Amino acid sequence: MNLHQFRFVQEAVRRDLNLTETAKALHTSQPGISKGILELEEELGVDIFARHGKRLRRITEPGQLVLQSVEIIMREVANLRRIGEEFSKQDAGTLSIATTHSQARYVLPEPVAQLRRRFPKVQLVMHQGTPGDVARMLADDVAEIGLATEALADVPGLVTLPCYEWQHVLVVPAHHPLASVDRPTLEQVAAEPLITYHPTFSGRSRIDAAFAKARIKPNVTLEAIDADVIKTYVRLGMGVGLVAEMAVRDDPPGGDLAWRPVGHLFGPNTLRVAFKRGAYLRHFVFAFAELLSERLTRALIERAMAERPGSHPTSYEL
Amino acid sequence: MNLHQFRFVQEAVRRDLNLTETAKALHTSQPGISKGILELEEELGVDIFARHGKRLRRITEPGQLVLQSVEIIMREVANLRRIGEEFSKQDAGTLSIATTHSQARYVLPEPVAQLRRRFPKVQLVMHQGTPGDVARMLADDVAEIGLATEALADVPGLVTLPCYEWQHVLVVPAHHPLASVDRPTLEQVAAEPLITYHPTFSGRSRIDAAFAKARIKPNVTLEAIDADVIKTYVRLGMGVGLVAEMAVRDDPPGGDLAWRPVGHLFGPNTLRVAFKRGAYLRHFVFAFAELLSERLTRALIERAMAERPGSHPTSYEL
DNA sequence: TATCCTTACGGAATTCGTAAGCATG
DNA sequence: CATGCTTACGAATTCCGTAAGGATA
Repeated sequence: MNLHQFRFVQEAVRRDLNLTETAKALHTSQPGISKGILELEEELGVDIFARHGKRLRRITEPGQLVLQSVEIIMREVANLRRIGEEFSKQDAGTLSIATTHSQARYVLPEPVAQLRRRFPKVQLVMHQGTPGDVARMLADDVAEIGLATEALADVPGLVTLPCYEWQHVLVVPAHHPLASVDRPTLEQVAAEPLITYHPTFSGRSRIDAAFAKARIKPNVTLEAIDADVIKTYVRLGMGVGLVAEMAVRDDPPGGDLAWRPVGHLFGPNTLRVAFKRGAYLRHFVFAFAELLSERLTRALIERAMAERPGSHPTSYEL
Repeated sequence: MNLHQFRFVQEAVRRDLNLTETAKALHTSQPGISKGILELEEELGVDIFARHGKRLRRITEPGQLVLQSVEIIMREVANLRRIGEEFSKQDAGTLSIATTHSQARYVLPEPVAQLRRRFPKVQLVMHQGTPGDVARMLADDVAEIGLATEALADVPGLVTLPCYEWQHVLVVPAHHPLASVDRPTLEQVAAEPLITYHPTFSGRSRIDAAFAKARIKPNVTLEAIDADVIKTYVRLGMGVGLVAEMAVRDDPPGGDLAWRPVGHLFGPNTLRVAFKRGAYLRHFVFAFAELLSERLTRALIERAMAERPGSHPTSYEL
């Protein structure tokens, strides 16, 4: 039994039981992977994978249990490295952030700049993706802290905390009739060609839900993954845009675009920060979280991380 | 980083930072231990142990954190082995029980016999010791299930459940005046030379507490760790005995000893069963627990094991 | 036939023991 | 000076790569 074998099993599962892929991912030879897994199975006296001839088909029942233990072990190995970093290199290390475009573009610049000022020796790495990608990057130890509006709250193995609430805004060309309507209605919005986020992003599900509930079928002309693209096409007159308020917060008024908050139509959205359960968080990770939102404190995060997996969030949700 | 190094660190801590002892315990050379720990410290970039010259003095602050992760890793490695046993050898394996003399002598024979009948291929190992020893054996993975009346409830890292309640009985020679007293008083008991358990055992603390509360100083002539010894000296007329009720339950009445329940003097005691938190329990471990007490079920134990460390026990206490 | 896992094999690196060195109490 | 950790070194083992073999879809 050794850590290499554990890593092989873990990565093989992540690569859909394809050992060739696993070998590439781990920068080693494929026979080595095969041998390692075989040896572990031999030592435990149990098949971790069910094989069809020479091909790996699925994870066996004991394999599931083995995998659980392996995941815990690899998590703690990652923690050991972080502990080493935390204490050896004072205020230095690498912080990997997983996030969506919206946050990376409109929310993170400020806290990131502050963190760089306070911890100049911390190397920041940003990973961009869908909210689902964010969750996966945390689970796979690719990122240490994740930020997204959706899909994080209910992922097992993650600890999430609310960061702040935001609402959608309707973006129209400056001289569009809707620019002068204070509280646009769903019907008014639906009458226009719509440009908004791709379904996997930034509260798009809220938009769909609101229209569905009112039994209105909006005419979505274009789906983008970021607000810059949406605004560009609104400028071109292709329709009206629905974006997160962060995307227009810093735009000067009186430009070629106007916007109206439409939280009353699509409800509030919550940006959440997420960590992998059981992760050892270095002090600059806490510091970064505190920079993200007034609502986040080290004590609060530590309490949330200690919470029992099954139990439901309590006070810190308020 | 490898599992050997983790084992070295763990064992070194258990052996009070004496690497020579550690090497003996792990059946390897002392320089090997030294090298392994040094390499791990080198790789993590952190001192786990603070040294005075060449002698290990204490655990450093990062060392504490490292130790926590190491303990989790070693626990999961133990679990992996158990998972292997569970699925490879059907209904076979080794079950280590840590317990006190009282339970081993009077309580376990019946459930052990039943377990042997149901799982003939399970090898049973019994480890006897004080309640404190029982707790330690669980923590050190020497035993998988522990039984004791005291000292288990508040040990961090252990999950305990109540098994059943018992009371003390007063044991006297058959023709002793107290043999015919229905509810002896503390004063009556204290008037005789007392023979009872050693302070670390079987509810002795309850006895001391009751006398202390009544401001009576009993005359304890002899302290034994088991009821057989106590009964032997009562027969010799050296005094009256206080033992757990289990110790006389199977004695035929009309012999040379008589006894009276004295729960009204010393209160009820609770026998508890304990497991190491996070341990993987094989099915015959659950089966054994269920044989121990009607109150224990697999579902109940699983719920208790999943409970958050900090939170206090709930329904299954009742 | 293309993909993919297992077995075979040999050079290189690692491991682990003994022996020696050196610091503490 | 007795105990106890670290360093040195060499034999044995393990590791890990390439090449070949065999099974599936």
